[in-house]
Amino acid sequence: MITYTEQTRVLVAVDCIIFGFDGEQLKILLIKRGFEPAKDQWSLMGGFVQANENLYGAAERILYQLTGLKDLYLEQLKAYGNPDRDPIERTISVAYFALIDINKYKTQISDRYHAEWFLINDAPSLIFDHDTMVEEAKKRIRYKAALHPILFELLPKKFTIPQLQNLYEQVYNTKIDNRNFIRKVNSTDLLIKLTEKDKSSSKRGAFYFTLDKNKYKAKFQSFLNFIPNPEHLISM
Amino acid sequence: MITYTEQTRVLVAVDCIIFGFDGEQLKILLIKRGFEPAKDQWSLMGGFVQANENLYGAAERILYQLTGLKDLYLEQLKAYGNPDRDPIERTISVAYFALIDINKYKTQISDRYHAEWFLINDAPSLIFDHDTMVEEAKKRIRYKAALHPILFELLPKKFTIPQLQNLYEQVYNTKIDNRNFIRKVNSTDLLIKLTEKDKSSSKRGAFYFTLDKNKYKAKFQSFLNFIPNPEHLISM
DNA sequence: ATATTAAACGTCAAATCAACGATTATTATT
DNA sequence: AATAATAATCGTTGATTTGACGTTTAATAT
Repeated sequence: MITYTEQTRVLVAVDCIIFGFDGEQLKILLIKRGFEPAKDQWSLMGGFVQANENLYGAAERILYQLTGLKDLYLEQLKAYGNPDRDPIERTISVAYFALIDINKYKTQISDRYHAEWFLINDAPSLIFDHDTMVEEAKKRIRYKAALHPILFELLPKKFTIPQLQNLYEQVYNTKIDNRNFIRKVNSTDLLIKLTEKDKSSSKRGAFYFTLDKNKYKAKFQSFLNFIPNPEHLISM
Repeated sequence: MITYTEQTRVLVAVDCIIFGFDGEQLKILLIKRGFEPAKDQWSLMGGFVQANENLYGAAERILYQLTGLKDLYLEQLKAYGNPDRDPIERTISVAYFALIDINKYKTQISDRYHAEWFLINDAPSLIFDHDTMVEEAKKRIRYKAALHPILFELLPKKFTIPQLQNLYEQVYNTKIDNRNFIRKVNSTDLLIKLTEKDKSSSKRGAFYFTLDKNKYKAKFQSFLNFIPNPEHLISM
């Protein structure tokens, strides 16, 4: 029987960068660690990969434990493996980022983790190399969202154009001309207008839209251009 | 003292997808495994991550062992972690892809690995999940090269425009209008024309160019458009 | 009636694009 | 000296896209 006996085995973990949007603000979900090392410090939600799971499955499980949600947008960011990134014992971490609609999120479930949503630009510093992970995840989202419609994953089933524009403005930290934005959004043919309106933020009310799932899948690979000159912003 | 005693430790490996261009053809470097499991089958070059290295360092080392080359373009592709991807024992593999100029590569060094360059479209099937890795690496390169000038990493220090165009045509498996291509390449201002010519493939001879390293770095993030309508090709 | 936000419609000039035609340059071969 | 072959430049075309900006209409809470 063949074995790899002479090699060192290490721990493998998955950490999740969880982005959420509540219709107004872009946020990130962090937990306060209830155990050593780095007890009581802020951290990404993570966990060790179990014997029977693959990496994506581990990320799904960890995400479900914290949010109670399944079938989220979840994408591998990168593997991190500096020898000393975990002070206790060498641990390779595979980072995943998730995009979720905060309204779907049930607060109760996460109480045991002391989880909290932070504004994306106002989050505390994190343990280990988690700050790096968050930074790289933000970059990845900016990059990808300039070309593909991933930001829809952050929105509720029903959403308004002003909400969508607000989301893009926050992700790119820029102002977008509303008339051009609407024209571009309409030209993608990705949205279905509902009869219902959201009157919470204006007197007239803004029509709700839903995403046309089929067209979304079909057009996912086509490059979008909601952001004027994204190449000027990409390295922000 | 705190420990993570109850967790399972696993092997962590790095596998390298090595792309090379010899001025005419796009190729991939594979090794014939000289050891079990899967002895004598074709495989990517890989190795276990050592105690003192980070992941990138492990990839550099493995690449150096096989090619004798350092300071190559090397980028993490993805971590692969299906529980049964290695039949002997669970092994997480972090895949990296490298872009190299085949002319720099010294054959002798790799003899002990029975390494061989294969045409990108004519490679044998590989062990474990290595075929998947190669496929995903090809996709990544197509995606990235449509936006950033990474394909220059495959070219010799001195190269000609016909070589460059040939490379793009192979990566995207398409024909490109030469007049428009030249115009686009010139407009990037990335190339420096030499006085010397390459007369190996024509009577007139084609001027050699070198890459302006500074401008290359400065403009790396700007989106290129050497390929007409890349979004139509991206899913190939 | 008024204020306020939503959103549709239009305009305009500048830039970019792919497709294509034509020409010139260089040199090995005949 | 003519020919063939590849390299490279220059130009044109019309179509499309772009960002910036102006105007108007719609709906409704106050």
